[in-house]
Amino acid sequence: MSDTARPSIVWFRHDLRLADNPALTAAFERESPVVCVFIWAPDEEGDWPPGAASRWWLHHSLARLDEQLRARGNRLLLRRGPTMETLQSLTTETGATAVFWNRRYEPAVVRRDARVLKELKHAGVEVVHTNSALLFEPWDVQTGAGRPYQVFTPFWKACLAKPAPEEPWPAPQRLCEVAAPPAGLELSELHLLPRIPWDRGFYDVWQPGELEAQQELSRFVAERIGHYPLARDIPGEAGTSRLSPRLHFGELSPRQVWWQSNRNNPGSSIQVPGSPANTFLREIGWREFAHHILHHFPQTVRSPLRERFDNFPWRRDAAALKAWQRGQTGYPIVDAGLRELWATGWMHNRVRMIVGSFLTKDLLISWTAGARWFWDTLVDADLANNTLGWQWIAGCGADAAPYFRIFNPVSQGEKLDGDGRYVRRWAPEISQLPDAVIHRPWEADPNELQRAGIELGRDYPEPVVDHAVARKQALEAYGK
DNA sequence: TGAAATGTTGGGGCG
DNA sequence: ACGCCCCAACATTTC
Repeated sequence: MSDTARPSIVWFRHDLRLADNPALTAAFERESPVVCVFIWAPDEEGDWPPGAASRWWLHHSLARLDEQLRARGNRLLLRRGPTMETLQSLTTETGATAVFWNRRYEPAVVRRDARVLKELKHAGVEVVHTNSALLFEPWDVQTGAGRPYQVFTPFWKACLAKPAPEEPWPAPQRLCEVAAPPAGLELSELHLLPRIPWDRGFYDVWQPGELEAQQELSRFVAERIGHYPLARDIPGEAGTSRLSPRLHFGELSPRQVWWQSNRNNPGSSIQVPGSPANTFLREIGWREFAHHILHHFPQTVRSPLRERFDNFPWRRDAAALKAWQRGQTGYPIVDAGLRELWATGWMHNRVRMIVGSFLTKDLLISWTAGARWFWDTLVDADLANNTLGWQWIAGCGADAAPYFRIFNPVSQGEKLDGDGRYVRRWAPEISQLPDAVIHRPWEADPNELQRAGIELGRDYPEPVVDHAVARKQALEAYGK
């Protein structure tokens, strides 16, 4: 067997797609058979093994990837970790001489990958790792002084000053398989799906998979991106792209998003400030920024970037935390958001800010508790985005909201959900209340409550805290 | 990608 | 006609 005919291994991770997948393409350009493998090794991800909602998504996305590969004459091999032994065993079983993968940026995974790379090379196996997840690598963007950025706007400006990202690559045409594919596990043997069927609502909302992701992106760009700058702030409308889980699992690449957003909107390219494409891709920019921060300040997954917050007197209030998690705070916009999260594994971004502000500033509970809850319940749970978002809203992170920026859940509700559509959908027990009090049921008069069939404290909670009081306490605590 | 407190302005009611 | 007050509307400051 000549060396070029020796198979390659493509190790799939957060790049569950065939198109614009540099590791996959590089492997197939060797014109030798390829073994595609996914290795389930959650305990190698440090404190952040995939949460329950992420595992749900992963299960279905792996199934779709396997279908895609089979349609092209290959298949997805499933194995359980440890990763190192698994890859070494696979090279032995198949005679593979090279392993390809796309890079990840989570600190524990980076350390693990470095060990894998070293061991494989030591064993004489070639390793090729490529970028598939970011427009700009964290180490390729730096301030004039050669330091990492800590403020978003100059960071993104520096990114946009660089050459545009390459156009996305098509999926490889031929996906030649090895003659005797090694044995793998059944998908069900990874036990990714929940034992208690809390995921029923997910199936109505999500169809994981690369082709579905591309359809969603195309539809968003064709039909909704033009309304994005205004519609994105209205949680009762489908104004956002909802592509976050696609990007997290790599069903889509940011390059595909970038090019499609620009190409189909020639009059509103990213170069035009305030244009729809510009406004939308700025959010992709925040994703880039989150990875930039995670790479340069990996300690932020557990401690605040701003060290003065290290000793902040967060409250430990299990009952209040539970009320927040369950969507039982008595503030409709907060409860609606947390219930949307529980029911669908996702929450509108604007509402994430409101519930985050409420947890960290009204309840004075640590952002880490919120980050943990989101980690377990979001289908788009992403260590970079989750960490940045929570530190941002708590005021202790990069380019963070100042500590005195405290969202008023009533005025935010009335401003963004004036007709109560969002709140009524996710908190149906108060849906009969008139618009005037839908965001403040405790101010409804007894007649209104009776007509709506509500007794406060029985059918819907009294507010767990008085926002005005809580705000003053937060300002005092943060002031120190 | 706030909200509340405080300050300023100007129209209108009224003696 | 004039000055005074009230207060809504808007602007600025503060947290």
